[in-house]
Amino acid sequence: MTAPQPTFRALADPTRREILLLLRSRPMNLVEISAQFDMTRAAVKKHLIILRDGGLITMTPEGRTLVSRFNPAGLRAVFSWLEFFDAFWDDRLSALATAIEKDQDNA
Amino acid sequence: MTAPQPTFRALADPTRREILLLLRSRPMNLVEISAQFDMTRAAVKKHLIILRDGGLITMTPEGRTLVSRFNPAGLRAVFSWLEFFDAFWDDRLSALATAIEKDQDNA
DNA sequence: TTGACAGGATACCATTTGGTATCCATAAAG
DNA sequence: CTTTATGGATACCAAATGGTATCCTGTCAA
Repeated sequence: MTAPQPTFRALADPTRREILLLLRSRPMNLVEISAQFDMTRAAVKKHLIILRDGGLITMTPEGRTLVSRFNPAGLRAVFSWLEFFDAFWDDRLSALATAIEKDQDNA
Repeated sequence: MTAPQPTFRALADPTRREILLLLRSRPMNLVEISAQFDMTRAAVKKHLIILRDGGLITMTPEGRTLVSRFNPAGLRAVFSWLEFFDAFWDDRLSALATAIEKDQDNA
């Protein structure tokens, strides 16, 4: 059970959440990611490190570039923590619930 | 669609997450909550304000005390954001998914 | 009415955080 | 071999963050 703290911390910054959304579509290297933000590469790289520490991305060298990939398993820590609030989900207010129900229909 | 930033920010601190877990069981006032932490009441109150700004608790005066209540609807912002990652849930790795499926069986 | 208790307000402090600038290493490409 | 683009390393800065101490207000109970 990985401690959720680094993950929650990683998600707390809007730039980092945007980076995650970016990486949904495809893996990207530092230069590509930085091009999407009004910020130096050094700053973006700091964000990437925090995202990696939170288990939300992986960073692997490929050739001479360093490729960042979204790691869906990193969200497990968040899900596990949210599970503590099971008792409050009776009213099915969460949009996530409906999303998963839809996914089931498609199965 | 309330911006998720204040909610994610509120969840980023371990003390605040613990406060939320505390408030699952019952509403509590400032003194009761503070008794659970090695921290001044002033510090705890700051956390409560941030939790309220994130929509995760409500604070209502009752008699001479100020009662804090967990507000499950506040997690909606988090769920909505997590929905962006629908495409990565095919493997149903999330414990939350199974929890909600169980809830459906009970319906 | 006098405490005592719950909490608000303010000022202050150390550390973390998000960011910059600068310089350095390395790997391809020509 | 030299150039050029990717990214690592370090130092630094301003602002936000998490915390304290102190003092003030109001309400309830004796």
